[in-house]
Amino acid sequence: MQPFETLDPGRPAVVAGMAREASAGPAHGSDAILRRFARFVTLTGADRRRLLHLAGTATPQAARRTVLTEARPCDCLHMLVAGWAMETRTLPTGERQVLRIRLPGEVFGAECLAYGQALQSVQMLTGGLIARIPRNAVADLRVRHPQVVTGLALMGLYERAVLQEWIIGLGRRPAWPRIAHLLLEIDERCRLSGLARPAGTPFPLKQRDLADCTGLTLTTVNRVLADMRRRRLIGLRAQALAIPGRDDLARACGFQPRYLRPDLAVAPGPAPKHIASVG
Amino acid sequence: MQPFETLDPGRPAVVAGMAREASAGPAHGSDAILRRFARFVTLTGADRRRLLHLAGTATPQAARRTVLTEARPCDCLHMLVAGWAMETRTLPTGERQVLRIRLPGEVFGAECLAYGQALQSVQMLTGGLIARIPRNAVADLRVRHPQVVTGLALMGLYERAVLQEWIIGLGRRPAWPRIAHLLLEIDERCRLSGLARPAGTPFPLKQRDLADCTGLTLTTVNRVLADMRRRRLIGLRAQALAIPGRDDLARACGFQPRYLRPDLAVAPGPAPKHIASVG
DNA sequence: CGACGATTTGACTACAGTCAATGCTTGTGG
DNA sequence: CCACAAGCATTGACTGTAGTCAAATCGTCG
Repeated sequence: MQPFETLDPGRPAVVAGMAREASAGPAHGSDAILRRFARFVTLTGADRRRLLHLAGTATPQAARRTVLTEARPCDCLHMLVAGWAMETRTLPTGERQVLRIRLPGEVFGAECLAYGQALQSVQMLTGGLIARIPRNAVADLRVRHPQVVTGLALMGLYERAVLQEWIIGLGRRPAWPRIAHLLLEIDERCRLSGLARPAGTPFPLKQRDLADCTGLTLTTVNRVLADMRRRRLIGLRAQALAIPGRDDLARACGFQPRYLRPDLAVAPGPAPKHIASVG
Repeated sequence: MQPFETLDPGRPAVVAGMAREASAGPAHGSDAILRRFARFVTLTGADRRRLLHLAGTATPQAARRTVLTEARPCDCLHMLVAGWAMETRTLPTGERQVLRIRLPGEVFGAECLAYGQALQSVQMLTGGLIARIPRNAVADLRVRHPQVVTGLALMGLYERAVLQEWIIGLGRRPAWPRIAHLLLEIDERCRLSGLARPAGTPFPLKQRDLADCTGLTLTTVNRVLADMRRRRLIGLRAQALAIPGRDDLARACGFQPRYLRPDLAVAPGPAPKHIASVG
């Protein structure tokens, strides 16, 4: 099987902590930011230039580095210009819960502006680049680049929808479909972000990370993944995920990518039959 | 023990589907809306008048009525002018997951504006009043009442923080502390909203609802509540909740109301000791 | 009183957790 | 180039928390 060099899961910029191609081709670097905003709003040239300038201030981050620590004072918005990250909370018992996975081009830490501190930690999953946007620069965006702020608001709604889907999974889905749903969600997000490659999508999460996403134990995650592989539903190796049995998998866990597609046209018609139609 | 008439959990306006005092005293009706916004932003007189006008268009809703159905096309923002509600999702298996509890004065359904449809159902927990704000009225707010829109954005961050806390609970807290945390959260939100009374806070949720909030079964919820009562940590009767053992309960489940207080000053200093301080 | 919804309780089951050992990769330094 | 260590993945045996199934009781409201 291919060594998946082309599937390099977002370590475009950093090797051993050093930036290599931070401003290389158009498919790398700050480009991810613009492509992400473009999915939510239409930006002016000035908006784009401003975002690119902000992204240009990004600094390299090594894989697994903690870039933001919960409960620490913080007054900035953050842009993940390149690389993957995850937001986590650690309980007094030492247990960890992952709250979301961050893909290249995403903005995070908005809650710092409201709370004056980070509510959760952010850890890099791969090497990457992060730009900090101080409060006054955000205020400036509000005045001079309202479309950017509108984009941020819509991204917030989008993220809330994803959080809700995680709640459904944690609350009501057994281990197998819970993991299946997460894999499909990450895969779909990669596709929508243009990160997917013919052989599969990048997948820098360890089994330990999957366990902390799903509230399961490492042992259970390992057994479920082994089962999915045995059934030839997924292929997971060398930091890359392939889902040959996508339809079967989606059916088995009730995955409906609607919530990942705010741009999708509304399908008119009545609610699904299993829902009591009182309204 | 008192019959808790004064604890009436938010059915201020509706009895048997009929509005009684929709525009009664200042402590009722649309007032809740203004008080909630005031916690996030400073409104001008014009802002307040506009909100009151919108709230004035509210229609009465009976307890347990479904006021918004998931997957149905929808183009409005909604204001819960009076009464309690909950947002839920129903799985194909018929299982239900509650996503959040809505208190009087809250705004819901913002995702409809981005997705063109409701992502989850909303059901009344008590009788109440609901106002619909059509898309063009929201656009008008953006232009003429930017502070109102800022308030909505901050409320969105707040709600995301609450969602995250639910994820922690569902993912990593055993049944007992999970329920304890939820009770404390609802209680604290009531206090911050001025709904609490000396004898306790209103609590219109059934054990079935608690089970669907926490991803547990009705049986488990019942046993945990019985245990908490036996230990004299809580008193739960006649639609009202009292928590005499608040401190013990909070310690037992690691409840920290920080996330419910965006207005709170940041406590300077290092992160809690159980968190690896890498950043 | 009778009916319905809500709560309570008991007996049994099972899914996922815990504990522990082993195997496999990857990266580092001799 | 190989030895070694560290992190990650895999597997087995056993345990326990919460789920399932079922029935009884309580309480409120016609």
